[in-house]
Amino acid sequence: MAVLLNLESEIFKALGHPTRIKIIELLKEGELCVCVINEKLEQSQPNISQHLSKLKKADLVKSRKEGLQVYYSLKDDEIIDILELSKKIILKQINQTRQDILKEN
Amino acid sequence: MAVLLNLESEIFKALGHPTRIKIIELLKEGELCVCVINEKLEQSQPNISQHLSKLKKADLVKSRKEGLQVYYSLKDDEIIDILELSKKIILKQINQTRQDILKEN
DNA sequence: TCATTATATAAGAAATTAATTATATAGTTA
DNA sequence: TAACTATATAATTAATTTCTTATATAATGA
Repeated sequence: MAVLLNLESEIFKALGHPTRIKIIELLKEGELCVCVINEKLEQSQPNISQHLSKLKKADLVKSRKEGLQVYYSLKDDEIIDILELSKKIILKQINQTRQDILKEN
Repeated sequence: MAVLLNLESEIFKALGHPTRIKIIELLKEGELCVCVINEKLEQSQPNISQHLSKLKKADLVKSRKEGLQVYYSLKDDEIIDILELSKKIILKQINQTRQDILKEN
């Protein structure tokens, strides 16, 4: 169904930015205050905030407020599996390319 | 490393469009002639061609020419696992939302 | 109440992506 | 060789995304 397909592509769009992948990887170990995320990633505060908001819109993360701080966490750990699979695929791609180059010479 | 991270996000960008997801799902069963892909997806020929070219740039598909026809196939079946995982996540999301709505009433 | 801090939102410019239309290319067949 | 077919590429426009700068909001503490 088209709705599911669109939701699916929205997930991938949300993952389609290095900063957002980094954020998800930071959240792998558990929830983090925005202040910590800001510290670890070297980007402007509003930019991080906007990336967080995209991840939230795609329903990949959730947040809770505690005093002045906001804590983000993964909504579903399986998103990590997707990242790991993609890394696996990339490593294969790289090995393949390496072998292709070796064959050429 | 930043290079890997970028390759990773390139994969997700490539998956971040409904038409390209559909193409990959068509290729799940094996290689297909562009003419068949064009037939199954209701989009213009150049548009499909451009989507195919993006998938190829992301190294998710490969192609071979046979006479006038070009046949595309998946470069690595594991990409299917990524799609399936994402569907699983979406179904969870939907169920969760459904339950949240029920709780509200 | 005022100032401060953490985060979000808005507005705008630049870059990227998507779709369309027109055209090019490569292979085939008459 | 000329016409035809399948696919790709180019050029354009519209839409979307990204980043920056400026500003708003909400919670806290003096």
